[in-house]
Formats: sequence, structure tokens, C-alpha cells
Amino acid sequence: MSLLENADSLPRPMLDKCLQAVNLWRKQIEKGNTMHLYRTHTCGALRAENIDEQVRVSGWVHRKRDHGGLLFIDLRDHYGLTQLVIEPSSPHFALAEQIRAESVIRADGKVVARDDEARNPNLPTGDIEVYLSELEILSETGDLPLPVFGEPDYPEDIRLRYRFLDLRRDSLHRNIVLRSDIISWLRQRMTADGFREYQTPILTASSPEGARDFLVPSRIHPGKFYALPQAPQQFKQLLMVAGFDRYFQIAPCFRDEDARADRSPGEFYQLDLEMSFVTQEDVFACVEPVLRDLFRAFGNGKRVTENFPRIPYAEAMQKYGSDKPDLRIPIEMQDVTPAFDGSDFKIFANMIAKDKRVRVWAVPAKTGGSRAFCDRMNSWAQGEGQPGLGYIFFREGEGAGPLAKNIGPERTEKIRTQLGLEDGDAVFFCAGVPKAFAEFAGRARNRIGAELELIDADQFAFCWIVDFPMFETDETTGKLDFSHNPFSMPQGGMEALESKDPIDILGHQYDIVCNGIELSSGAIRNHKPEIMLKAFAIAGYSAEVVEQEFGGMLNAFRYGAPPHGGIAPGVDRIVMLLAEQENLREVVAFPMNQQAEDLLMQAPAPVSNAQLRELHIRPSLPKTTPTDEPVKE
RNA sequence: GGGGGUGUAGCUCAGUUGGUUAGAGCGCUGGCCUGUCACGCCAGAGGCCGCGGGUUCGAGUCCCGUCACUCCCGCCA
Repeated sequence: MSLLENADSLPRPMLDKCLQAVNLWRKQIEKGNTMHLYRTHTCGALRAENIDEQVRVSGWVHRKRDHGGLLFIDLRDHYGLTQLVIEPSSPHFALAEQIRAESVIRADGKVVARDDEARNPNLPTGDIEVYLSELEILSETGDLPLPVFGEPDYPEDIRLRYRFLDLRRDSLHRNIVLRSDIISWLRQRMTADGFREYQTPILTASSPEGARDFLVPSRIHPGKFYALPQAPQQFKQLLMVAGFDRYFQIAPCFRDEDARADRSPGEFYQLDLEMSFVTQEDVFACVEPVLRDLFRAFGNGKRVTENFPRIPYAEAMQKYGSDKPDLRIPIEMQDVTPAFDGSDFKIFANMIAKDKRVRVWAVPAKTGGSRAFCDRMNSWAQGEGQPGLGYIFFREGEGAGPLAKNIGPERTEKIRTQLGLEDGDAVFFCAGVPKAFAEFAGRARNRIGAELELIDADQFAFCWIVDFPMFETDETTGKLDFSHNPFSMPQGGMEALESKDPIDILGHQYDIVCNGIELSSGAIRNHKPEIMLKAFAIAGYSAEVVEQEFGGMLNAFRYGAPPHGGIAPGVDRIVMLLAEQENLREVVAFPMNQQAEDLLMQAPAPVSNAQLRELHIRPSLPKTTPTDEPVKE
């Protein structure tokens, strides 16, 4: 049964299919029929039990070792490597010597046991080799712009231009297979959990909120445009209104925004899901086991959070300085304002006296208690545009550093006991209005965790962030706006909207975070038109505008809409985490570059004037590129 | 839209304070080699030093501009 390399790791149906195919070829051979045109075995299949069999294999010439009197070829396909041996007496020796790496060949030969000292324990097929009797070149290669053998870093543009070569390389090849396996697993699991995959339109209407849309001009309706969906948000809610109860989709999403290492330009995928008649707890109870089991299945034995802690947004900001905390870092910040209030450290004391909102947060740094480390953090902070990063470090039973001197031993000791610090530890301080410095404090926390190697990397640390505020004030304009999704239900419903200060209203809105990466956002939706109109009114949108922009969905809610909610974990980021990759391009088969160009397929590209005329489009190009010729005939 | 980094052989890189003929490894070509699995040994070909301008007796090296790639900020409900 060990016909296929890594047979154990293959899903059962896939393994059965492969075995069926192999058996079919076998039967043909036994009947004396001609061999399969290309192969009786894959390059990962042959083992000691195949010794003396006459076999046929096809694949790429991975590596050639020419001893003059003896020639070895490593033949590679999707499944593995098999060593071919060609002796000088072979009529094909001369041809075999000529073959270049990455040519595709078909080879017939006899499976032979390797001598003890010639065995290669690093290869699943390393106990045998195939003595070549027939050789056919199926496809030749020219000069390679990118070697397939070996895995050093290569320039992105060359990797992307020759993506078909890059994808042959082992690590990338495995990442793409992993992605496929993950998506397949998710589909099976979601279906088993009572969800059905419903497709939603790719050509749809532009939405005024959120990211920039990709637009598609209409031929039939001059001057009008379709938009590619930023997410199937409204459609999945309409499916709930239509009574389908549980929806999911491996959904393509399109946003015309600039790329990042962890953000594809243009398009990405979500495990989009929505459920009817659910509370926030129901969504958690459904999604949490899916992600936990997925990460256990594909996480290479790393620990996965058993029960995802639920951290209110405000608490996350206070403890971690982030709404996507990396919980692998065992650092929690604390408010130590009283220790500085009225102290002789005048900078902080005066700030506190002047403004009631000012707080001092402490970032404890276990094992960071050396002047060298503290100074390094301080200059890092200055490099981040901060005035500095005050610190105390503890040694010989007392606090040291300029700050400790200023506030005195009593207050220093109070800080030490509050944070549970000891000799050899340090603590850093950020002061100001929390909203202004929380994000920097969070980065300091990450930095400290990384520098002191406090991160426990052998785990996937999940959490829910809950109780997001519905509204926030824009720092520059002072205008009130939705802080997240305008379609989510405010906690407390209409009553909260009518009675509370908008800034204090929380939403039934939640994120899933893993190792400091935001995997998804979700919400219990606002399915009541009157509450939605009220929420939009608070954010400054008139009923007319809301009716005009979201009329379709609003109207649907006037004909019997179930309470519903959902979430949409990002597939690309999940695969990144499980493949342990820092860059999205390592887990996408055919990615675009940072300028949103497909270097392999040459997109975007000019189109003919005839095509443009049909679409009633005439380009109006920026004057800065007069030499461009964006239109071909 | 803004900021940082990089750009030298097909590929990965080195190149001193500005100094005469720009190097190495992989790959390629030729030769030798019967147990390699990063095979080994010998020889050879291969360079608009991203592009344009400037400083200088002299520029791969310094300056200005520009292009390409990349990372980050803005942006991403």
C-alpha cells in the first residue's frame, strides 16, 4: 500500500483514485497489453517491493550527475523523485547526456535494488533505482531564467514572470497543495456542519461604503458600470432573508486598494458564512471549532487555543495596545497613573495634573532588566518618532534608571509589586491620552516580546475581540462615523441609539485574531430598517441617502427578515499562517505584483479601440505619461 | 499620493579611499571521470555595472534625475 509517497497524508478518496489508476495500468500490463503511454508509476511510487518490475515513468529532469562512465538522472513529478541510471552501453546514453534540467522525458526500465552504501535514506524511493532501457524526450527546455533545483531567494519579478517554473519548486509547490487541501477541508467541514455553498454574483453594483471598487463598463447601458463585489455581504444577507438559513462560500472578493505583504492587490478569498436566527454566541459556537480543528489538522502539531478567550475591544487596547493582540507574547500592560500622579517626575506629573484623561501605562519586560536593553528600546522609540520611552529596571532589590530616581523608592516599589516584577526585569512607560498612544504602546509590547524572545512560537494563539464601538469621531474633522460595519446591530438596539452617547454604543461586532493577525470580522446584522435608519442618521446619513444606496437590502428587510449574523475568515491569511509564510505570494498560485500587475499574463493590458467603442469608453490619460500608448488597434 | 531598501554575467552575489585588465558560485560550452544523489577535476564563452545627465585626469564606486522591483505609511466599512 505504500505505492504513493506520503500516502498517509493524502485524503482517503484521493488515495483511492490514485491506487485505482495504478491498478488499471497494472492490469493492462498483466494482460500483455501495451503499457500506458506515459507511466506505470509516478516518480514517488516505487519501493523495494517493486524490484525486478519493468516500469515506465515520466517527469522533469530534476538533476543530472554525469560520471562519464555512468549517468544518474533524478526524475521529478508532483509525487516525488526517482533516480534513473544509464550505463554507457545503453543506446540512449548519448541522448541522455544531452538532456538539460527541466526537460520532460519518458523513461522505461527495470527497478533495481540499490547497494547498501548507495541507498539514499532522504528519498522515499531511495532504496531503488530504475535502470533505463528506453528514453523519449517529451519536451525540451531552453536556458532557464530561474533554476528549479535548490531554493534560494530569487527576484520577485522573475519569479512572477516565470511563475510556472517557480511553482515547480518544492516549497511553493507544497504551499499551493496545502492551500488546496485547506479549502477542500473547509468545504467538507462546512457542509458537514449544515452549511450549503451558494454562489453570488461577480458582476454587481458599486457600493458607496468601504474600499474602492473595480468597475466593469456596460456595453448595453452606455455610461453605466458594474462593480466587482468587495465581499458578498449584501447577497449573503439577502440569502438569509430568502430563508436559506446557513450559507457559506469560498468567496472571491475584489478591492482596488494598494497591496501589502499580507494583502493581495485586487483579489482575495474569504470563507464567507452567514446564519439565521442566531445570537453572537451561536456564531462563536459554530466558527470556533471549525478554525480550531482546521489549525489542528494542518498546524504541524503546534498547539491551538482550546477555548478562544473573548476580549472586549476596550480591554484589548488597554492590555495589549491593539485590537489584534499577539497573545503568544506574555505581556499585559497596566495602568500605573497613581504612581506618577503628584510625583517628582514632573513631565508625567504635570501631564496628569493638566488633563484628567491622561494615563500612564506600564509595559512590563520580564528579563529586560539591563541598561543596554532599556537604552536600545528608548532609541527604538525615538526612531518611531516618539520623544522616548521611560523605563525602570530592577537590580539588587531596587529600581534603577533616571525615572526611578525621580519618583523615589516608594513609588518604584509600588510599580514593581503591581506588575509582579523582580530583579533582572524592566518596565517601560507611555503617558498621554490613551487613544493617542495606545497603538504605539502596542508596538512597544510587540518589540519587547520579540527582542527578549518571549514569544512562544510553537502555537496558534486565538482570541475573539468583542464589543467594538459602533461609532468613532474622526480625529481631524471631529465628525461622527461608523467605526466598523454599518450593517451590524447596535448592542441595546433602538433604545441604545436613542438614549446613549453614540460614542459609548457598542456593536454586536467581533473579530477573530490569531498570533496578532486579524483573520476575520463579523457581526450580528441589523435586520430592522428603523434601527438601521437611526444608526445611519447618527453617522450623518439622511434617510434619502440610505434608501438610495442600500435600498435593495433595506427593502428586503421590510418583507420579513430573520435575525442573522456571520463572519468571513480570510482564506489567504489562514493559509499563510499554516504554511508559515510572511508573504501572500507564497500561498497564491498566480499572484499579481505590488503594482497590481500580472507579469505572467501581462495584465492589465491595452485593448483595441473597437472594444472601447463598444463599451462607450474613451480613455482620459494623465498628462504625465504622454509617451504611453495604452490603446492598440 | 508619500517614505525606505535594492539594481554588477542567464541566476545568486562580492567589488577596499574614486585608480589602470570588474571577480566568485550555480548554470552554459568543450574535455576527463563507473556509484553519484549540492558528484568531482580541467579549460572556455558569457558584462551598456538598470537608464540619462553631472563632478573628476579618471566613476561600478560620488552627486542629480529617471525607471524597475520590493517593504512600509496613506488606503483597505
